[in-house]
Amino acid sequence: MLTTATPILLRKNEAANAGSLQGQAQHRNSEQRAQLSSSQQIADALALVSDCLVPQRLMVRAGDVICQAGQRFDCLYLMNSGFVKIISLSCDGREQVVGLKFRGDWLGFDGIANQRYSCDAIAIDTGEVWAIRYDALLEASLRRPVLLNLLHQAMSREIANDRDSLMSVCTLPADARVADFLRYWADSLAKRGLRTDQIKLRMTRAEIGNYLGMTLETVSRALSRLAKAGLIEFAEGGRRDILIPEVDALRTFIQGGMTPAPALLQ
Amino acid sequence: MLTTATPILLRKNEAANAGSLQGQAQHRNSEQRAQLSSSQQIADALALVSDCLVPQRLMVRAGDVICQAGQRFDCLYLMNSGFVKIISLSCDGREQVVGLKFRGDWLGFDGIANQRYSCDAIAIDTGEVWAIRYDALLEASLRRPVLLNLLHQAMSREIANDRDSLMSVCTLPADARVADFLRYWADSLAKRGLRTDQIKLRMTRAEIGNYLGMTLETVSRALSRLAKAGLIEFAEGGRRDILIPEVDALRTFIQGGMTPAPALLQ
DNA sequence: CGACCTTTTGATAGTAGTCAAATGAAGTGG
DNA sequence: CCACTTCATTTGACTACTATCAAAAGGTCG
Repeated sequence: MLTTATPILLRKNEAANAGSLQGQAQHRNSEQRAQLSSSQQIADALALVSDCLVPQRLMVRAGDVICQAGQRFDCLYLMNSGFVKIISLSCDGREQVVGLKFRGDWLGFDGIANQRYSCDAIAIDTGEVWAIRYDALLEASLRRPVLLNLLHQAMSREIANDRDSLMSVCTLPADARVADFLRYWADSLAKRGLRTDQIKLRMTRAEIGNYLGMTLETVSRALSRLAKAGLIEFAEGGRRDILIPEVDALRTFIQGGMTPAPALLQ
Repeated sequence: MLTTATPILLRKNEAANAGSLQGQAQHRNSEQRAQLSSSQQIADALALVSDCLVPQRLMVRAGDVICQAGQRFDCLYLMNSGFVKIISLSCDGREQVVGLKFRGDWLGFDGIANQRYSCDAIAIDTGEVWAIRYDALLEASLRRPVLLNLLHQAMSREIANDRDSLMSVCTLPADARVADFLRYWADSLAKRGLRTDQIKLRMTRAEIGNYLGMTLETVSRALSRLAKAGLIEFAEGGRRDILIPEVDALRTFIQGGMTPAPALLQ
């Protein structure tokens, strides 16, 4: 399967059409099937870890601190259910939501390098998180290479994800950034086989704004504008539940930055 | 060394003083010694990889493409020297510098998850990069756990680094963001035992601005203001070389956001 | 030298931040 | 059960930071 081609360096201006499109297009064929399979992959990964490692199962409620910056690194955590926010604290006191985690995601990779966690991981909903001793995981990985693969893929995904966040913050105006946040949340649910037409935000406007690099007022206004444009609707219950009639409309809005698909009223 | 404490979950509002300070303070003791040791660690890591794996050594010049988004993932790359920028391309064409890499850093982690790289890595100066087949690395890691550790630490550092970038972009105003960029560059050089009083920017204002989420004009103005405040100086040669009289002054500026230490002229 | 790119700086516009007030939601205790 | 406190959210008015547009100066390389 792996070609044995030696790495070939592309000199400046030779990079023209070397396959950069193949990788991007693979997702869009059968959305349903892709979701099912990624949901299944997550389930398989959890089952594998559960079998090989007997992780300690922790029930968490909103607000619980799963691991804390500065704390000694012993365990990685694998989410079986629930939602978690990752918070980074700079030495001069700035606080920043730097990530959101869902079922199948791992927590605590940042602790490997310095033997201390560098972020807080805080549950924003009830759920179950599995604690896995890193040394035990390493040991098991030597016997079961598939485990090691799992671990590396999770770390790789996290790196790619963080870059997407940075791109979003750096390139999109406020409204599109909020739209992209909702899209990301909906996609994350979809990958895990959950409903995406209605999503319950587990974060305050202030937390969302912090994550997206804007103020809570700007988040509120952006949501109001998205609602006025028909891209989202607020559930009758409260403004914390958001309906997304069609995620693709959000996507085109993020890309275009323009008014919704057909220039609606106003 | 490792305590065998089972993970203890902190319930909401119980997290008060659970060691979150210990981790932050460890860096500041003897700066010289820390730099030497981290420089030595990098050298050791390179030597270890070189011994275990016989990597293919690639000479690169500014502009060379080391790996490209969409390309099949075979190799990780370890930088022996030079400087590299990482560029992410969104499906709708936005282009974003999402990282900078120095000696001892690895490239290509983002490719593990999907078997394709998701970013371009482009040299911005001459240097030497080692290509290491991922399958060979995995195999060697099973025999030499210290190699596996090296790999995991590198990935962990990258994750922590990306979060710092996000925090900087989200929480700092433009001038401080540029200052933080210079500080980061200087720190990166210092960790590798290189001179930090004068640094040669290998990126245009446009690239820096893209990386920091601002326009090239804003970068230029920020640099001018930093120079006027005495926090940096331009080398007589050209405005591409920047002198940093004292990095700590930059640090306090980033934290305070205020005018330089003593309220100077103007 | 001349074409081209990068950088600087100014003038102006626009987006997002700040301040403030009002409404809404949720929980506490009388 | 309702009054009362508290926190989250919305919206408006105004400010300020950064983007945009434009022109000129500085560098680089054939």
